[in-house]
This record gives sequence, C-alpha cells and structure tokens, in this order.
Amino acid sequence: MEKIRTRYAPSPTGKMHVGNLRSALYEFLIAKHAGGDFMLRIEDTDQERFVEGATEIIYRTLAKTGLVHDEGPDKDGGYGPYVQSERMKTGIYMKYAKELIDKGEAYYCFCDKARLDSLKTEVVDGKTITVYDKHCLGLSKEEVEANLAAGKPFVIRQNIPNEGTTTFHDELYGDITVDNSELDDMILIKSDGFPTYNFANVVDDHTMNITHVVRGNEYLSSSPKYVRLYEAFGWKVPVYIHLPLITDEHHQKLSKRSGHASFEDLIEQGFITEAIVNYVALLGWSPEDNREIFSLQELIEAFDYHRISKSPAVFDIVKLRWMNGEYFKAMDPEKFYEMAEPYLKKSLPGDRWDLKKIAKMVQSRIEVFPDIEGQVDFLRELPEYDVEMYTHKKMKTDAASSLEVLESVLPLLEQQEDYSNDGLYQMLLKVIEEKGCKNGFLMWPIRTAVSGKQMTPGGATELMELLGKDESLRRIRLGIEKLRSALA
RNA sequence: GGCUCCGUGGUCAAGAGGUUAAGACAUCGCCCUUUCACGGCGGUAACACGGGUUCAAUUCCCGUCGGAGUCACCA
Repeated sequence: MEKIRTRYAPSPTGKMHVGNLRSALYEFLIAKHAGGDFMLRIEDTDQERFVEGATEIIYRTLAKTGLVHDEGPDKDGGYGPYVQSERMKTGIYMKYAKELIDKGEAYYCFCDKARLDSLKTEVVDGKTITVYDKHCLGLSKEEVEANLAAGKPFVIRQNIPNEGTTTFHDELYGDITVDNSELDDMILIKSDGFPTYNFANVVDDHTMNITHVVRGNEYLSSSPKYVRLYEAFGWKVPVYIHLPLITDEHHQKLSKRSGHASFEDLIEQGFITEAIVNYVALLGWSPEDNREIFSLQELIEAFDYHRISKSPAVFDIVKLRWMNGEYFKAMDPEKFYEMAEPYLKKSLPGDRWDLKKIAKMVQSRIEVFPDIEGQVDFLRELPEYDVEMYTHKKMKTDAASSLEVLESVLPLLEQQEDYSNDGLYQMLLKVIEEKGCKNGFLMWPIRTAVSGKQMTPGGATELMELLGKDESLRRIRLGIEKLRSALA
C-alpha cells in the first residue's frame, strides 16, 4: 500500500487558534497512525497579510505539542518546512499555470479593477458577489501577445465551463456534486506574479506527493475547483478529508480576527500543552471506547479517521479546565511543583513559605495555574471575614460555640511547641476526645480563624503548620476578639 | 440571496431498523471528610418538525424548519 503523506499548511498570519491546532493534530495523527509522513508547508503567498513572527509561532507551537514534521529542505541539520515564497523562486507555479493555458484550461485576464467592480452584484448583508464573465477568454492569441508585450498587468484564471457538473469524493462527507455554473473562474496567478492559495495548494500538494488532503470544512464548497485542476493536469486526485468546524459558544467559526483563543493564549491562561492537545483531539473525533485521557502516543495508536464526526463542535473551555485538572492530579508532584513555582512565587513572595508543601496541597484542587492565587492568598494576609463564617450547620458550630472552642484551645496552642501538622493534629485530637465532640466542631472554628476563608487547600492543622506558631496564634486571638465583639 | 454541509440533553459525544438511547463536562442532591476539593453514589436533562418506506424508525428516503460554511488578485 502507498505510504500516507499529509501536510499542515498554515498561512503565517498570526497565532494558532485551536481550530488550526486541531487540523495540524489530525493531519499528524492520520499520517502517523498509518506509519506515514507529516509535512509542514508555510503558505505565505500573500505578502500583505504576512505577520512578522507568525512563522516562528507556528514552529514553536508544533514543537511544543510534539507535532514534528518529517521532511523538508535541510536546515541546520534538521528539516525546515516547505515555504511557498521560496518555492516560487524556482518558477514552479508560473510554469504549471502556463501548462494549463496551453491546454486551454486557463487563460490570461487583463481586466482591471474598474471592470471587475462593474460585475459585482449586491446581495443581502452588504455582501457583494462577483462572477467573472470570461471576458478575456475571448481574446485572440494576437491580442494576448500584444497585451503581454505592452507589459499590461495580468492574472491567470482557471477556465471552468458554464455547463455540466463537477463531483468530488470526500472520505467523510461522501460524493459532493455542484453545478459548474456555480464555479467562478478563479485566479491562479495574481498580478504580482504570486500564485493564489487555490493554485499553489494544488501544485504543492501534488509535487510533494501528498496522498491525503486534510483541511477544514470551509473548503468543502470550493473543492470541486481543486479537483478540476488536478484533472486538468492529469494528476491523481488525492484523498480528501474535510474536518468539521470548531466553533465558539455562539456556533461561529473560530477565527484569529475575532480574537478567539490561540494555543499560546491558553498556555498563558495556565493550561498545559498535553491537556490542550488531548481536549482538542476529542473535538470532532471519538475513540471506540469511552476513554478521554490520551497522550499523543496513545492518540496515534487509537486514531482512526473514519470516526471523525461530520457536525461542528463547540469549543468548551469549562471541559478543557476539567481535563487540565485531571492532568494536574495525575502529574508527578515534582513536575507539578516545577511548573507551578512561578505562580506560587508570585502569590507568596519571600522565603518564609514552604512552596513545595503548598504545591502538594494545591495540586489536586486547581484546574489551571492561576487558580493558585485564590487558594493561597489568605496565607499572605488574613482577609477581612464575617463572623457568619463560623456558623456551619453540619459541624454544629456557630459564633458562640466557636468562641468557646477558640478560647479553650488558645492556651494549649500557646504551650504547644511542635507546630507540625501531625503534632498539632494529635494534640487537638486529644482535646476532641476529652470534650467528646465531633472533629469538625473543633477544627472548623480554628480553620476559619486561621484562614478567614470558606475554602482552603487544607485543614486547620495543615494551615497552622504553614503559618507557624506566631502567626497562627495572632490570627486565633484576632478571631476571638472578633467573636467577642460580635456577641457582645 | 445562490450553492454546500450539518441537526442525539446546556456542551462534547456513543449508538443502531426492534436498546430501560451509553459515557464525559456542567448542573442538582446525598455520603465521606479537619471546611472546600478529591473520591463514592444518585437525580434532572436529548433523538428539531412533518410526511413516507417498513410488522417496526431517532436510525433509511423526501420535504420543512433551524444552524453553519462559502461565494476575493485572503488563505
């Protein structure tokens, strides 16, 4: 069987949003699952939209996510990507365009903007639609020669008949047929000599021996044009796999322009690479079993592209958060600490904190790194809190009972030397035994006094260990004062 | 507006001509607990609608409706 070759062909116009990432991922997975090759091709034929640094973002993102391409021009001992602007220097696109002209499948067009504008038809929503009228197809050979000789700017257009239909096959969507009259004579070579995406794409995919063209389904309706190009050349049409769109919560296609989350944005928001890749893999594809957590390697093994869905999927950041939390829980504590350290240091500056210990407490309780701040802020400074917080129905505590507890426990805590979690816990357990009360009856008020928060990353004694004796006592005395004045 | 695609809970999503229509996230409740979280258990919640075909349709066909995509010298 022929080796599968796929490619990711981004245009360097900005960051990679999750839709772009998923295309790259699926293209990679389809190839790798079958032991094939995955290529990278930068489509930079539009000099106007080119964004400085965008290519680097693409490299960085692919490297970070592990979507490494297999082939390309040698560069510093590794593979560089194929770059269309580089390939253009070889004259490859113009050469093929002329071949099409010779075959009558394309033609020179000298129409200027004014004439083109006159062809525009206004349609709802302020959208204008232009259908080229094949005006220049009628030019005689002499006229064309004369125009060319005169240096008149030109484009080269594909010649599509107005009659008949064109059908192409998609692995997921099946056969799709459109009337040729729907197909505009699209431009192959622009007046600046650059090929359009439409043309470069076909020429490159063919010359790079791409067997499976995998791309977003926004290309579904223009695919017949590409197929006509292949056929005009007499080239083998590749296998097409159009991917369902990823949308935002309003079911609109994700786009860079509308500022939808890019991979880098998500990293900045505290998500980790593996979770993002994992989540994105499941938007539009599902495995045979019910598994949800996959490493890249596991995805390669499980990825059967026939199970790609046809309907669009909403990008749900809430579920991504959940999945990110799952990755945290499963993560080696050392590694988690390493990644969390910058966030911990930002929340708890100075050297009085045992950040490793805190990292462990927080690891299973957060979904993204910035959640750390909300978990540990009370350590830095006791927040203003309401005495209401001392009331807990289940623990059967209220302001009065809490005051009693704190007052009775304060002298013991003052005497206590060992401020480790264990030491404190054992000591307090004894008190609980003597009193014959529930653990929470005692622990709840202490925890509240010491943290001033409804939620903390650990129990009372764990927190006291972190705070140390002086600060713990200070906070408990403060709590007693607060309760006294509230009850007075 | 033309064309194309899509239509299972709020979201992801399995499924199949006959099922009590999975599972996950979210949500709600209970249990556990040194609070919350974690964990465990359970609940609410879906086949867009109308016609066919069939003994039987959510599943196949047609139509309607709804949504999206696309219609550039952008990719």
